[in-house]
Amino acid sequence: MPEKNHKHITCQNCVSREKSLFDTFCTTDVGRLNKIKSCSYFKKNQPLFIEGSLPRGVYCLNQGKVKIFARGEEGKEQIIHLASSGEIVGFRVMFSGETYKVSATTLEESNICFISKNDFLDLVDTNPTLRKGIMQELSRELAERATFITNLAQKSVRERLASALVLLDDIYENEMVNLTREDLANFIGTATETLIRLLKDFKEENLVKTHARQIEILDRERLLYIAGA
Amino acid sequence: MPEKNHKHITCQNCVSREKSLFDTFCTTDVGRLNKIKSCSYFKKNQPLFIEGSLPRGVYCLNQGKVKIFARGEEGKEQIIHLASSGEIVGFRVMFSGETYKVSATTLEESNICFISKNDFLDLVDTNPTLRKGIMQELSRELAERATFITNLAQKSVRERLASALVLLDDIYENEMVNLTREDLANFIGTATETLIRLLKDFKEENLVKTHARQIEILDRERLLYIAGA
DNA sequence: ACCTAAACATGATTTTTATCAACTTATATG
DNA sequence: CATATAAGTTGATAAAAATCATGTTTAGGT
Repeated sequence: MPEKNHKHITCQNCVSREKSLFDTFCTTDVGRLNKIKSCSYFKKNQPLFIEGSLPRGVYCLNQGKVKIFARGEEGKEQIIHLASSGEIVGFRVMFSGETYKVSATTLEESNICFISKNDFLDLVDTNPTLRKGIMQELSRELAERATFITNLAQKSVRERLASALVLLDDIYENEMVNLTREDLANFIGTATETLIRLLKDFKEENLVKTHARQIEILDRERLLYIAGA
Repeated sequence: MPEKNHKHITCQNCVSREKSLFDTFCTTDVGRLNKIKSCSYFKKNQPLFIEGSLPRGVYCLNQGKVKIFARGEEGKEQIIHLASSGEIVGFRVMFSGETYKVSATTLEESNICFISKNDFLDLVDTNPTLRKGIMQELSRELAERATFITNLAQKSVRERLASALVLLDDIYENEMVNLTREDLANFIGTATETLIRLLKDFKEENLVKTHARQIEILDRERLLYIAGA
């Protein structure tokens, strides 16, 4: 958990960097990165950026979780991706002159570093390894979204919920899954009421246990099985 | 329409190249491209590559259309993208050492050029403009898939069908839309029977007209309106 | 031009999921 | 610590879409 308000992070000993696209940086580049980045404390439900606005740079998650979402015609959120520490958010749009096509908002209090567009593009231009990493990451996410689309089109809500809970179990590592029912519904693509009913079924089947908002995963194996079916 | 069997294409005067990622190539690079590429004739329903196999290079569509699809647990196809002339297919996976996560199959007889992985990566390494174009393209597709996900999750099948028909009207340019009902159903993410019934509704509302398999778009404006609602 | 398999179409029915309304429980803030 | 407000829950009902069965048409191969 992040400290009260602003906490300064040094790239040199940032554990989140080690699982990020900056993991292969040499000492010089890490030093450079440390100079150009700025750290900020974000409180819960604070937006990083909003669909339609112009990007100023990228966000590197040190601590915390961020939801990336689009809005449908009636303004309903569709969560496309959940980012956690080590992820760099908002770099896709750095390569075109376009506005954000999605929005990003923190799900909990977070420490997030910011790198301006110019500085980031300089890094990419001068570092072929980073460039390669970015291309790989873009490709990986494209494949991930193909699976997302297929699941949404072909799986039942029950199957998608099981699948999402396993994914969330990974994202929340040692903690319990802590999303509002609405966010969870907007992630699996269903109505909040439907989600709640299915979650109740899962509770009765001893697959999960709820502690108010928090969801404890009890039987990951069986959830995986349900997701697969 | 492509000629019977093999047709040799010269990159220098290829009109498809002009709307491709290779559009900004200088004379030297076009000559280079022309030397490294090989042309093939593909008949209808011929696979370019299959999910799980190892990529050997990229495919540049001169003439014809290709469906990119994933398969769900029960083997059902989910069409993720429809590619037409000028598109370069299969380059996402060039940057990782991974296998294809999707499959690609022609929808009609096509003329398609092939560039080997090494040759393609050389091009990318030595041409910063191409590199930038690829990154932009990857980002654009990522945004496109976010919209795809949102539509799938929030719109009714009727809305998605209207939306898909408008998109297909663009892809098929002057021709009529020519996809099997099953492919169309697998694109909008519904059962074939449901699609047929909705198409019937659209016919009765004078939005489209069918000529056996072919679909003629009569009222694009109204379809767009239905898609939006 | 024929013929056969695949594609298309329609009806009946069931299942899944959304919607609406009402009520209860948390949670954040003064 | 009270309390207002947002989040969560439940039930009844409607709507949307899938499934199954069966018949018809179309298109590709010889």
